[in-house]
Amino acid sequence: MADTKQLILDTALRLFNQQGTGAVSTNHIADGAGISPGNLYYHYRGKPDIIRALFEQLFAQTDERLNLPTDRLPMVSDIMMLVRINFEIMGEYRFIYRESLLLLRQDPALHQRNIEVRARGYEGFREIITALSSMGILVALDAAVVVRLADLLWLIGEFWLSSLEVSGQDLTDEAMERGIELMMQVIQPYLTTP
Amino acid sequence: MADTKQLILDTALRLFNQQGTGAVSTNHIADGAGISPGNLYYHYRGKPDIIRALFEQLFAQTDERLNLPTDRLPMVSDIMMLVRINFEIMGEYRFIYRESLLLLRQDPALHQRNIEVRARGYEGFREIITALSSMGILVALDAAVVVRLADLLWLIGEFWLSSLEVSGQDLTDEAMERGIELMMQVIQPYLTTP
DNA sequence: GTCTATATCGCGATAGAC
DNA sequence: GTCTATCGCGATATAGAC
Repeated sequence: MADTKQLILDTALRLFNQQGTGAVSTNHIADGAGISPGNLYYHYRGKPDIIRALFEQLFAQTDERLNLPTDRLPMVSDIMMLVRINFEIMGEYRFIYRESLLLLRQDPALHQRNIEVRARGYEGFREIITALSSMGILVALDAAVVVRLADLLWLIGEFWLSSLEVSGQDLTDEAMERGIELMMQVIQPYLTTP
Repeated sequence: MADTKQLILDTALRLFNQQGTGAVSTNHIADGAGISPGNLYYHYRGKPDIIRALFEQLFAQTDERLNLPTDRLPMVSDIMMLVRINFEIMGEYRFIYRESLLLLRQDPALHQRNIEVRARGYEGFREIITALSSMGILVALDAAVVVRLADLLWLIGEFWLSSLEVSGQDLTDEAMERGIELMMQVIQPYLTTP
């Protein structure tokens, strides 16, 4: 194989998304990738190592695909587009969002790393909301209110798909748009041009 | 023991909350309860059976402890009190909220049951919000807006604690109050007496 | 109801040939 | 890099004595 290391990751991601990390053993992954268990252990120390690698792949994808236009100032519609792309990425790495609380508890170092990456993302996001307010797209707001709005939008972005799954709804485009509508509902009272 | 069946549940709940369902075997539970593995299997078919029983216990607790005053009309502060109690219950059954998406995927019958119970709870909640609007505590609103507000409050109630954990914050009373503040932020623009 | 003993299974992990 | 073979371990589950 050209790149066994990546093949293992791709296979693991597919199986984890389908069956959850608990139900998928290193043997299953090797089997699904068409390689021997020994070979898998040559490339990775074990399942936790593979999970860490998938987290890193998710971080990299997020950095790569989640960007605002640089040639002009951001608008509300730009943010909603970011959220759509984020929903897409979350779908590709579904197992991470399904099991995050569990996976992070089992791996303190990964938890720490995740907190840092997440904090950077959140900071950037909050700055965008602040910018919208100072640009006059949102009415002038207390700093405290801006933070609460950012927190709300962030929470929706992070857990809307989970909410759909728990309530037994499919992750259709329409369902994702309802998440976007909830976000719009949050900021609608503060828009200068409704 | 007076009631071995309940003792097993109590022990399992404690261990699941501490270590997660994956890390806790039936042997561990039996050990923690001070009984033999064989005895555990006399009372339950296995770990999935115990998990189902804990879900049912959670449903019962929720029914029992989550009630509005019947001697007068509900106010906004009543709802916030409901949310506080709900956070408390969620703390007691923490493993369910940490692993819900995973546990429900592994047990379709339980998933179905959870969807039904949850739907009933959500319906009741939505009616309360509708009532607040028709009582004039919230300004008169489109039905669609009422639904979105209910969805938002429900989402916050369900995932605020998870959000805290993912971002590495402790589940203190102060942190929970910040969740309540987010809810207030959502309805604040629609309050008739701010 | 509760125990002890045990059967079966599959996972994680490594050694050593190629 | 990749494979085959294999060991040790612990988990689930049951049988049978008390």
